[in-house]
Amino acid sequence: MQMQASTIGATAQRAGVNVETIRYYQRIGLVREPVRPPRGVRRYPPDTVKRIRFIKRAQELGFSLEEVAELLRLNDGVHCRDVRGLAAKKLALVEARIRDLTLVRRTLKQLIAECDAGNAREHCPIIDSLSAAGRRRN
Amino acid sequence: MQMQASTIGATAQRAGVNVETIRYYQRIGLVREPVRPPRGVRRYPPDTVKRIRFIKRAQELGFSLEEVAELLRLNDGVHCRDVRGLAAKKLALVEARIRDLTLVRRTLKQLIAECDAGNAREHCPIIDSLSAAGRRRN
DNA sequence: CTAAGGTCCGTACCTGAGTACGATGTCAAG
DNA sequence: CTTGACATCGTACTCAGGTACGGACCTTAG
Repeated sequence: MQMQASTIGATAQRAGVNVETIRYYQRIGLVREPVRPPRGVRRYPPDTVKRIRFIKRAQELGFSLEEVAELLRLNDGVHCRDVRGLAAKKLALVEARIRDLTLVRRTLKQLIAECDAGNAREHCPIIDSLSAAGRRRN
Repeated sequence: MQMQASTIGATAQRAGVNVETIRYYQRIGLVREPVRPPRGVRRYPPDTVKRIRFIKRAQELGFSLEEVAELLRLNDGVHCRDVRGLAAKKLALVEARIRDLTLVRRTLKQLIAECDAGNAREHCPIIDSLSAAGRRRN
């Protein structure tokens, strides 16, 4: 027998969020609101927890809830066709972010290395490397 | 001869932001507010533009203004000593983000490949790969 | 059956990151 | 010296992403 559907409180706790957050996600359509039985409280299926954890993770990676909604549409993908383009767009976005962060990483590493070498300089190249690089794209 | 210090409007334009944004950055201490001469308007030195562009770039990479302020402190680094730890912390953060995004990238690529192969599946693994991975860290 | 604790719902509030506005002051071209 | 564009300032508003609150309703342990 599977794990039982649980109340909003238990679900929130297992997902590591506030009850109010689930209510908010329902309001904006990120999480389905189970029907409320005539004289009772709503019960949430177990994968609600997974869905919410996904949302939180994706946010940490810098996706807005708007974008997360798109990712979720991929997942709920009834229309794999329509959705391929979306995946590709998202992929480009992710790759760009990776490239940028890789640059930042290099800069930070250099900075630390120089600090370690006692080669304390007045001015670290972090701004220059980004404010210049940033002239392209976007 | 160097580029002259310019008004807030020109500076904003060259940095690609709104005048109000500069005023806001001043309010929160991200950009220095030049003294206003007794009966005149403020003049901004040319590197204000660079600083603002850096801020915008860093934001795109997912740093909050709070974090950007720290990065800028690195750059303005009078105290290279104190600041090494900060750089290391930031580096760890950046590396984690890169790892995560790399995972997302792989998932998206798979998804696209399967879509292309006509191997349209009901359910793409994107949620599973993240909601599970997310149990660690954070 | 009753009290404690959870759920429901609406509405209000909060923070971060700006944007908009209106009154006044300043500057520069004609 | 005036007119139009820009600057200054304070305050208010916006939007995303929640959080908090209060009263009514439900559930369950004792």
